[in-house]
Amino acid sequence: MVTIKDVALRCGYSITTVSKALNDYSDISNKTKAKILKLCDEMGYVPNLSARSLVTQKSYTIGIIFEEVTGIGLQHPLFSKVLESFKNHVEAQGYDIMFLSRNMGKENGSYLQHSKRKQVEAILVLCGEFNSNEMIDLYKSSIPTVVIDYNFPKVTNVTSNNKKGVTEAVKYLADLGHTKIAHIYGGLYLEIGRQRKEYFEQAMKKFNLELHEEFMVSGAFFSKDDGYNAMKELLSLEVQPTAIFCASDMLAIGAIQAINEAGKNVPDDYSIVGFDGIDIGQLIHPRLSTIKQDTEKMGKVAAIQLLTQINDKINRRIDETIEVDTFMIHGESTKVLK
Amino acid sequence: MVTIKDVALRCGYSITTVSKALNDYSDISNKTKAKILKLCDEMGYVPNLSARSLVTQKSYTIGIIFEEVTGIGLQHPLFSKVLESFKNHVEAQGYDIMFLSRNMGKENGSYLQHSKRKQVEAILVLCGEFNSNEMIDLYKSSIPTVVIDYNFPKVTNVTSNNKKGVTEAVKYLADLGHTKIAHIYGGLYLEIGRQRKEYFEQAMKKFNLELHEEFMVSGAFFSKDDGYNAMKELLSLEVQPTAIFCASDMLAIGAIQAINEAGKNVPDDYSIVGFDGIDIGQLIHPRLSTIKQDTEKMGKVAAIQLLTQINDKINRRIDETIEVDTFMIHGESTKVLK
DNA sequence: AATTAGTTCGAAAACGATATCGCATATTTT
DNA sequence: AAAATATGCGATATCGTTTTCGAACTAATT
Repeated sequence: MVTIKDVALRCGYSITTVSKALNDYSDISNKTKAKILKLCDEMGYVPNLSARSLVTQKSYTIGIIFEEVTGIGLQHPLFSKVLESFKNHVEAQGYDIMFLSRNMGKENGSYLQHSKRKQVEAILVLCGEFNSNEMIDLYKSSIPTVVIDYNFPKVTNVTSNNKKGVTEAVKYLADLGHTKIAHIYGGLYLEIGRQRKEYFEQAMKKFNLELHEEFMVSGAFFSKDDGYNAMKELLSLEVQPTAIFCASDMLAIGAIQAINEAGKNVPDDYSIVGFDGIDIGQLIHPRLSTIKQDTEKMGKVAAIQLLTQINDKINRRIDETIEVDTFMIHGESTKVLK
Repeated sequence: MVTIKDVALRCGYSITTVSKALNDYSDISNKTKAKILKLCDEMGYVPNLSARSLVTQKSYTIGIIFEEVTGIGLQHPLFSKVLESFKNHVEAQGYDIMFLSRNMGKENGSYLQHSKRKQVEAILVLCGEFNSNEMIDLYKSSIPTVVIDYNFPKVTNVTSNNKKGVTEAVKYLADLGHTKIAHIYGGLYLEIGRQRKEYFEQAMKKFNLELHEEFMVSGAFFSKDDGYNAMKELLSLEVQPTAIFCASDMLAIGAIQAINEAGKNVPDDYSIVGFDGIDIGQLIHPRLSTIKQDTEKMGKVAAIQLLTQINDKINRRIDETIEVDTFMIHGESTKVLK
C-alpha cells in the first residue's frame, strides 16, 4: 500500500504539504500542489479512510438496518426500491451505504454498538422490529436516524400518505358503484397495518358506506398466502362483497388467486384494489388497480433528511413525520358494478 | 465517545491491559480481565474499528459492485437473491457488506480506488461492465474478488451450470413432442447471453431437432419488453414454432403477453420455458415452466470463496469457474404437443 | 532601512486502537 | 538459597491521516 509518507518522501515535501495538496488547503502554491497531485496519481496513492476518519470523525458511510421479518430480505419489492433511490442520492454526495448486522467479529452486539464500531455517520431503518428495546436505544442515541414507516418521538419518519391513499382507493370503488366493500388488512403489528385499517373505516364512514364486521379480514403478514386465505374466508360468507380493498399488492394477488380458484372472475365478480404499486402488480393478469407508493421520492426524502442532519452542526433531531403522496394506478382489476 | 483510554483511566489499568482483556490475550489474569470487561460494558465502550483496522489491516467489510445497466438496480430479481444469500453468509462471519460507488467525497474515482480507500477486504462483483478497463484493473489487483457470471483469468467466477440448464429445457420440450422450438436469446454482450444461445443450438443438435434461422430472435436486455417484441416477430412468421425457450423469465413473461394479445394461448398454442426461476414467474398465470438458478447456493459459494481468500495468508487467487446446478420448475406454461 | 503583511511550508501532536518487548513479582526447579 | 521459569502488567512505537501553529522567506508598505 502506498501511503502519504511514500509520496512525501518521493517528492521531497513534507507529509503535511502533501496532505494540504490533497485537501485543497489555501496555504500551498499552485505549482507544488499540481506537482504533488500528479505524483499521487502516478504512484497510485489512495488515502486511507480509516486513518482519515480517525481524526476527522467522518466515515462517509451510512448504515442500513434492513431486517426483514418474513425472510424475503433484499427482494422486498417496496423497500428495495426505497433503498435503491436512497442509495443513489447519498452516493451522489460521496456516501456509501453499509448493511448493519448484529454480528461483530466473533461476538454479537446491538445495532447501536455495531454502528459506533463501524463509525457510521447516520442510519436508515428500512424495516426491523421497530419497537424493540434495541431499536429504541438507537433512536435515543446521538446518531442521526431516519425511519421508514415508523413513528418515534424525535426521530424523523418518512412514510406514505396512507390516509390520502386509502381514501382515494375507497372513493374510487365507491364511484364505481360499489357499496359492499371488504378490506383485507395487513398485520396490525405494523403501524401501516393499523393505519390503513383505520383510514379504511374512516373512509367508509365518509362516503356513507356501511361497514360490515365480517368484511374485515386479516392478511397477517401482507403476503400472497395471507391474501389467499383471507379471500377464502370472504368467499365463504353468505352475503358477498363486490369489491375488496387490500392493504398490500401481495395480499391482492393472493386474493385474486383464491377468486380464480373458486371459479369466479376479477373484475367481473369482484373488483380488487391493492396498495403499494409494486412491479409484479403490473405483470399479472388482470393488471392490478392499486395505490402506488412513491418509493423514489421516499428514498430521496430520507437521503436529504439524513444528509442534513449529518451536516447540521447542532445535530438536532428533526421531530417530524414526512408524508409522501401516493397516487393511484388504474389497472384492470376494477370495474363498474353491474 | 468513550475510548479505551477512558476505560483504562477509570479502572486504573493501562491501555494495553484493557486492550488485552478485550482481545483475549493470554497474559492477563482472569480476575482483572473480568473486571475490565464488566467496566467496558458499564461504560458502554465500543471499540473504534477505524483505529483498529489501521493497525490490524482488517476492516471486516466486503465491497459489493452492483451496477445495473438497465436501471432496475437492487430490485433485480436474481442478483438481489444472490446478494441476500451472500450477505447472510458473510455476516455470520462478522463481515459487513458495503456498496461501492464511484463517488468518493467530492471527487470521483474508480472502483479500485474506492476499495482501497474504504479498506474493503474483498469484493463481490454482482453485475457491472465486466470487461471495462476499470474492472480489469480490479481483477488484477491484490484484493480478493469473486465475480458472478463472468469469467476472467485468475478471478473466481460463480455462475450457474447454464449448459445443463439449457439442455434440460430443450430436452423437456422435445420430450413433450415439440420439434419446432424457437429461442428468444438475451443480450450477447453478456457471457450468459452468448452461452445460453450456444448451448441451445448444441442441445437442438443433440436431440436431432432442426434449427431454423428465423426461430432465433433477440431479446436484447432480457427484459419483458424485449420478450414482447421478440415474440411479435415470431408471431409474424409464416411457419410458426410450437415452443419457445426464453433466455430469461422476464423475456418469457413478455412473450406470453404478446401471445395473449394475439388471441392465442399458453400453453395451448405455444409452450414456453423461461430461465432464472424468479418469484414473479410463479405468481403469473400460467405459472412459468422454467430453469431455476440456485441463487441461495450461488451466494453461499461466493461467500465461502471470498472468506477463504481473505483468510488465506498467501492470498492466492483461485482461478476457477464454479458452476452451481440449476433445476427445472415444472409450471403450467408447457404442454404436450397436440 | 525597517516594519508589516502575505505566502509557503514543516514539526509535532493528536485520533483510538494493537503489538512488541521488557520489567517486576510469584512460583517452581535445582 | 540460588537459579530458572511462569505470570501479569505497562511503556512505547506504530498504523496513516489531519490540524495547529510557528518558521522562513518574499513582497509590499512606511
